[in-house]
Amino acid sequence: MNQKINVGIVEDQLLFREGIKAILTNWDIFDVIFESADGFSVIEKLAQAPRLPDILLVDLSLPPLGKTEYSGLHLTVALADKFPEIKILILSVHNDENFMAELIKNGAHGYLVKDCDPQEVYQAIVSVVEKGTYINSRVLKAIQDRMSKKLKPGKQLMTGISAREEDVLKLTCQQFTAEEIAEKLFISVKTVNGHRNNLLLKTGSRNVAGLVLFAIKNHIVEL
Amino acid sequence: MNQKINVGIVEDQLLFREGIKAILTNWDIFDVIFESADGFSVIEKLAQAPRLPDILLVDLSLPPLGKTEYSGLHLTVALADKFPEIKILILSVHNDENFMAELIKNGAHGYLVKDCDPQEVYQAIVSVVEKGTYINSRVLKAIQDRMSKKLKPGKQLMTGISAREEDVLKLTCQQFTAEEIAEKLFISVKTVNGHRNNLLLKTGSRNVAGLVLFAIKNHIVEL
DNA sequence: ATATAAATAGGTATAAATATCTGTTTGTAA
DNA sequence: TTACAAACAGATATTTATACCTATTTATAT
Repeated sequence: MNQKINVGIVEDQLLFREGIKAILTNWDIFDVIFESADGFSVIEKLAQAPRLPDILLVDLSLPPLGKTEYSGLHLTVALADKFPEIKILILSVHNDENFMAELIKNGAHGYLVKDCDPQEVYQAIVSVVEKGTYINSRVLKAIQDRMSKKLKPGKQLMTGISAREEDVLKLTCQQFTAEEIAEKLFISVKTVNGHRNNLLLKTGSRNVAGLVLFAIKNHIVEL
Repeated sequence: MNQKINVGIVEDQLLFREGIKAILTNWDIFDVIFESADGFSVIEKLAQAPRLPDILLVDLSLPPLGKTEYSGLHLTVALADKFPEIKILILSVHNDENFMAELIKNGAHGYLVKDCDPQEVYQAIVSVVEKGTYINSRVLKAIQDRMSKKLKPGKQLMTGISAREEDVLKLTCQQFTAEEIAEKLFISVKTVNGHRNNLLLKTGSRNVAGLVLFAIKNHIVEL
């Protein structure tokens, strides 16, 4: 590796972003040439940037703008479309297995939990830039598990939740009753309850408490 | 300031801890001489440490050990008791106003949201060590608001939740029904519902979804 | 074109949560 | 020691959520 690696960081928490930057200066092969505190402006900023980063470290739980969600997953999808040459390394606080697989499927090149040590950050960036991916054993296992589950015929376990179900889930987390949700979505209360039942099945929850927990863990709603 | 400031860091996320350390090296007046990834061992480690830190940066949302909670607040109380000479600067992801006031009341000397810039970390540490406290305008306003609320007679708004209510809240977040909670706590279902109603009142929630959100925001349960 | 799987929409019956209540106990300030 | 506030325990009626169903539409793969 003779050339420096151009790194970009997309992370809303300023202190964490600065921390990553400070850590990366430990190795002089990294140049942090791009930064963003939100996902919305990244595509636009990249289009105007004099130099494109080789790799973007993207926080999974990016904040919404007003009512519009824009998580690391949204950004991943957009980047894979507009800037496929830029590698994407996801940073996340959780180690939610399903989410790992979802991200890799949608164009991310690697996944790091924020609990890892600096050495692993180094390895991950170098591995993604040189080999194209960085999959540690935990992520690999998660993907394999998910694959094997998909193969089983069974009922309808572990499927991603649908758009309509996500609507219901979000409103449920906002403390609306089924009746209120029905009004907002212009559907019958019975239908809302149907969606809720599917959500309980898919998320393995017993009641709304479980749904709220799931929604937070999976970045469907923010705190 | 002729002497270096001895800093300790209590933070479970290794990467964030390393990031803070790396940021602090920007100023040569800081020496990071103490680190811990959990709150439990801090008192013990400090007792054996050759040099005590002047100030401890403490993450508010420290992880529990098994079923035992030990947040930054617990640690703050313990430190104020055992090592009152060590200043405590709380680091938190949220800027929950009530929580700020609670921490300051219980012995913390300052409060920083993790969203601040490195310069503010510098200011906060220096201010705490030299002047004894670091209260930024947002925290100050939160405390004043809380004070003024306490003065009003009113009904029973904004009171801290009781031990029994916290029990019920935690179990509710774990998706147990009122009946199951009653069994676990050896009380009547009606009583559990009574506690739940008080929780709804105190937290300003409409249903369990709101309770779960409140519990997470206030570090009563962890994800 | 057609079989398959899953999303969507809906119905009915039961279980659970929530809104209002009444007491007793406990700690605390006047 | 008395008055007060709040935790704690409990009861009843009503609303809401959940379990268990069926039928239609939509997308996908064969």
